[in-house]
Amino acid sequence: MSAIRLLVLGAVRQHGRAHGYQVRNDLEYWGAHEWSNSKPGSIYHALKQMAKQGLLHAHEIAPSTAGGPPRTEYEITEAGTEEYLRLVRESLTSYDQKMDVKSAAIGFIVDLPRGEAVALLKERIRRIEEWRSAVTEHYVPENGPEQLGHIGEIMNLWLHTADAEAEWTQGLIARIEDGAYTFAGEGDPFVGVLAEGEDNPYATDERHPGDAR
Amino acid sequence: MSAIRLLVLGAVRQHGRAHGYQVRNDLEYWGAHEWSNSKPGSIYHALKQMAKQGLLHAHEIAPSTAGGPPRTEYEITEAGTEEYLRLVRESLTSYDQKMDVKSAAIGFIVDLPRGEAVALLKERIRRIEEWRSAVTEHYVPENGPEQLGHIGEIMNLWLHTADAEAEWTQGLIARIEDGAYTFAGEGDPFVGVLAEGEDNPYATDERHPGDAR
DNA sequence: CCCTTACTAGTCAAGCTTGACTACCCACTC
DNA sequence: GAGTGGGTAGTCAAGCTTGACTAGTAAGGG
Repeated sequence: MSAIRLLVLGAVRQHGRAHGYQVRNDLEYWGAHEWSNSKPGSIYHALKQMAKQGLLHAHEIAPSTAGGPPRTEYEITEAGTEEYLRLVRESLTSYDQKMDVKSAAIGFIVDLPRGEAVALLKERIRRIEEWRSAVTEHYVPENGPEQLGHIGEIMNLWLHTADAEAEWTQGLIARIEDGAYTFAGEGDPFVGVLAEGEDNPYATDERHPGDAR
Repeated sequence: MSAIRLLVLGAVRQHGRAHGYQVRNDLEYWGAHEWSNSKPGSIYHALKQMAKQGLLHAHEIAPSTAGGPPRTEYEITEAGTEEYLRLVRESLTSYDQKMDVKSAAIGFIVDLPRGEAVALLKERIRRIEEWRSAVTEHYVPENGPEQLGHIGEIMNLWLHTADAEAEWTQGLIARIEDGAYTFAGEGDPFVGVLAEGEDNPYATDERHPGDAR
């Protein structure tokens, strides 16, 4: 599963009501174009698809307020909110994961209650360790790992990566338990979207004028 | 770019001549179904596409030797070999990379001369560090990273991951410089494919009988 | 000798991703 | 007042990925 659905659902949800171009700008604001497949085409496709599936509700809207063609605005439905929370939870726990899904989930972690976030992260560590021992047991031949030749380096890489990730997760759990950040039900949520007309402070030099890169 | 082309080219090349099902079994032997998108459909699609592009040469072949429908055998062309080496080099150096591309490249690293392998890995480290400082400079707001709220944890994750990877790469360079493994032009290459009829020692419990999982 | 099971070797449609392209309007210059 | 540069908002075709499905043969059991 890719991160695009989670990102788009999350963006629409934080806006309340948003059109595609707005979502696109949010994702850029979050830096998502650097670490996930959030090209315009994917975003618009995801919006349409999720509207068809009832996760979003599409309003047909008259011409743009700021020049350009008319736009479609979307609102998240109840089913969409459920799916959103399901995706956040799943992405936080399940290991195997691509960076993009993980990153997106961290971005939305504060939509869960603090206790649940910690529990999910602990579950993630448990799964990493489970995976780790499965791999070492299953993939190390009897005559020692040397028998695999340089192929053994791939396993080495996996294990190294898994360990680094477990370590980072551990750190995050500690910070959250120490009271960092504002979670669901703890007051004003952190707002991570651009208001209409606001400029992206992290603007990459490449804006998207006609998108000819 | 996904890893599938590199994996398929590499598999065909190591066989000399191979049909799709054989490639599919090799990738499973390498464990690639666990860490890359090497589903049957992707493999057959990649074979056809690369044949169309002249990277592979397709022989139409009579019925199977072991029951089942007729099969098409492929051989790598000169253009294919060039593309293969280009992909190995690019995948070893370029950072940003998904795990699957990286893993595939490690699997084929011994097709390069030892000196070049080391040089490419050093270039990889240089790029990781370059990326690292670009990110820290660009994405840390003036008023300190706290201003980002929990979003800062995403950056934290990236940096942690990058550091872990640089460290692992460093270790690999050391092992290679110490004479580990057999590289191009150093004698019998390590063979990582299954001969016809040979059984996969790392067989996952799930074989693929009709593929209905 | 028939029938089930299992393996061989793939195809296919639906969905997803990508890069290039379009169309519109505004602000500005010349 | 005509042209042009750039931002707004999105479409589209080509390619890629996925999961389900097909079809053929061989081996073994009853």
